[in-house]
Amino acid sequence: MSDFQRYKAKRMQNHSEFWENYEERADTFQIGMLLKQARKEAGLTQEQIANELKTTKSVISRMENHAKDIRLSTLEKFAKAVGRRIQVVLV
Amino acid sequence: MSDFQRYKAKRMQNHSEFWENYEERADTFQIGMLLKQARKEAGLTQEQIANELKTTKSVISRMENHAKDIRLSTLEKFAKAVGRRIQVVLV
DNA sequence: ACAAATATTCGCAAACATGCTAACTTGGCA
DNA sequence: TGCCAAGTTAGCATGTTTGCGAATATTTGT
Repeated sequence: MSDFQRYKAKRMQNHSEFWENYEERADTFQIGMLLKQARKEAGLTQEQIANELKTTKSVISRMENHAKDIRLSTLEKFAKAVGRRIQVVLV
Repeated sequence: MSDFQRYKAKRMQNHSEFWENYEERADTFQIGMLLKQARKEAGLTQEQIANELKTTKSVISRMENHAKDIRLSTLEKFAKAVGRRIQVVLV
């Protein structure tokens, strides 16, 4: 079972409405996954990132989960904290 | 002379302060250029895009020029209007 | 040089992400 | 089971983008 499937299954339990307009929010949603994955790969906890960005872990959690929308500067900050850079492309 | 050089030269005339912390804002800055270029390639005017997005041309102009910071959803809308899609990568 | 089309800028209102605290839940481990 | 670290969520304050109209500037074509 992939990480994604596991994640989806779990969400389904208590938040079936989460998937209602999933398609439309797919990109946005994936950003959160992207961030979480990048953080895990960097071997950091949300709190560590929070400290580095001089904020709190709740902020980081929201970025990874409920970031309906997010600012470019916010993305850049996060990327910096996990030792990466953001790159935006028009495909 | 490249588009960029032309652009820079023009900005320099009246807005030398524009380049003061250029380095820090480089990514942000390039986004605007990216959008404008994509629009040109699509052969559209700012007003046409504005109509499609049900907004006004001043909004579009600001995106291309003064977008210090911008929301992902805003980028997505613009991309859609020029027949493209946004892709965010963590490099 | 002129007119028309296109683009830029400004000031304001509204919508929205961000930041914080505090309470709650989950996960792993002894 | 029970503890502790890690993560999630809600509510509220705050700052900033977004959206708009109108005035101004620039570009393009003739």
